[in-house]
Amino acid sequence: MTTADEALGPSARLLRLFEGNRLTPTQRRIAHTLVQHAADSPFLSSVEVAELAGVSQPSVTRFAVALGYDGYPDLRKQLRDLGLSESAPGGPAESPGDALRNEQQRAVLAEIDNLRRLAELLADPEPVVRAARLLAASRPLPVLGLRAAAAQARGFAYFAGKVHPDVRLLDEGGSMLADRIEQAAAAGASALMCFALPRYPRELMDALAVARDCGLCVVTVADSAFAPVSRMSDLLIPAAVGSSLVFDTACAPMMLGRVLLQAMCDELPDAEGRLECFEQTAAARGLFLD
Amino acid sequence: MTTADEALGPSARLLRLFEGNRLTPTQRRIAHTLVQHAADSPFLSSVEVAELAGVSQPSVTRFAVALGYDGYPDLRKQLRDLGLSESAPGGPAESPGDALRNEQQRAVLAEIDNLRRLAELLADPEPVVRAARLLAASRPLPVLGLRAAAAQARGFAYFAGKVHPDVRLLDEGGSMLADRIEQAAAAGASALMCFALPRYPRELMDALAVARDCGLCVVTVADSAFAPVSRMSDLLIPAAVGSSLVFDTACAPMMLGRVLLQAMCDELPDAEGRLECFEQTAAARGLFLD
DNA sequence: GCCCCGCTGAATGACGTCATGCACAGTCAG
DNA sequence: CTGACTGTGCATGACGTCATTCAGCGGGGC
Repeated sequence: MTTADEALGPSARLLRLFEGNRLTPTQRRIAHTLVQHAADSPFLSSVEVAELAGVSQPSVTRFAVALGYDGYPDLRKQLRDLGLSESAPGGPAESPGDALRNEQQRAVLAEIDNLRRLAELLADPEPVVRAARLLAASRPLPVLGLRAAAAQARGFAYFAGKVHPDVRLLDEGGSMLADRIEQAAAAGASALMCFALPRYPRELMDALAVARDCGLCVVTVADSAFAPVSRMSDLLIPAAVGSSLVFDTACAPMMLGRVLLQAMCDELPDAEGRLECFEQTAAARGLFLD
Repeated sequence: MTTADEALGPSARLLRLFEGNRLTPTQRRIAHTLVQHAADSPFLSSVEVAELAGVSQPSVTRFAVALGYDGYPDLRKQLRDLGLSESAPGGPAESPGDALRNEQQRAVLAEIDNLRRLAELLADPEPVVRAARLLAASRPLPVLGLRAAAAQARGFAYFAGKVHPDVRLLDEGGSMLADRIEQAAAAGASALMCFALPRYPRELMDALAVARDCGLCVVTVADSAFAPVSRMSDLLIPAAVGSSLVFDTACAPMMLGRVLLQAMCDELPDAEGRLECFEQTAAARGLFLD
């Protein structure tokens, strides 16, 4: 069952289950039959096994308990978990070798690694909670993301708006951007949510400078803790982007954004109520198909 | 089912079983559930499937007969013969520590499973290539995504614009939406890229109806092959969304979007030139920090 | 507004599966 | 030869699984 066993064939692994036990002749026949039909064994009922082995059904049950299982179904569960079912006898190589995979599959797998790192990072919930507290407390809550990151900001803002009373999406650059940041600050904003992905637009830095001048606390999701935006951020949480394809993939940043939203819900006392309220009006207006 | 399918992943093969059948919403949920639990599916009883899918047991039986099987056991036999049972590379078998993880980490891990399924699906590059060909050939190229999916559409459109000469982002509903679709068709568009995520807005369906009336070929990225938009789509590629958190996570759809873009680059002869050109002007304008 | 039809879930009954009790055969010791 | 013991199959009852029936519900057509 250890990794060493992985190399063994199905029937070999099956044998290990049985060896070392004193078995009656009938039980040996059953064991033999199971090994012969290793591929099918996880699907067979006790009567089917009995027929194949030429023994009675109770003998099969007794065989299972003799091996220490709670009963025949318990033994069969073990067979299932063994993952026999021998994939293709000639089985060339469905090995996890990356070489077999095409470029796109490799890109997806690379992105999985990014998510895995994010999961590790989340083992410590403290930064997320702190960020969520800051964001939840801000009225209004400006959400900033330019160019490639605009999509992230938009997604975040869309959902944030369902639980936060005043979300302002800032997803376009230009001279109006600074205006809008100042307006948000004037309206009472205390924090700003920023998505910063490569390639970092210069105007994003300018916008963050304005935000800090206005006294806003900048919470940033960036693809690296060492991104140039780090010195413009009060709190930065990293989430790597994938660059295996022509264009960057930002699964981890999106995921982190949702995690932040989740944490914000815990901080916003009326979040649940707002969600329910939205559900009602949505149903009333026939917004969704469902 | 043929030997060609051998290379496909379990869930991909499972999908082939179901596609092409008109299914009721409940039956789609069942199909969706079976795909999600592809590895366990050959072992599940009808009641277990029903519980996982959140439907009644008779609905599972009806689902089986609707697909042409003699009953649920007959369908399950088919699942067994398909030889799913995950020889999964990384295998979801890394779950024993799930209890130790916090809610957010579990959500990330669940999303990883979604990406893994996407990787499986990409073992067969044909649908992606076909979609990319359709999209690359369309001038202009309308990109549709409403509400939650608007962020996806925006991200796709942003990058698509770097290699395609005329991308039109349609990320807002309302009566103008139909106008814009018709205008795109009148301008020569032959295809439309659509992101359809739960909860499916009604106006998205209306928009797709307009698009088809205009003769546009609809390429859809949806969270399930059984999404309601499937019948409004000429080509649908599924990418699951995560629903472990308060708000859905759409890593796999985003990833699929980038994969489509990558494939489009191969179809657009001048893609490389456009990218280089953009780099030059970006450098000249000092757009990015780099 | 009404009816019809398709979809769905609760209840029901037939069937299969499994574990236990019991009887019988074989074996060995006294 | 007898008694005890082990191993086995048969019979039985509890339980789970599955297909059918029926009633309720909601949407589309007249």
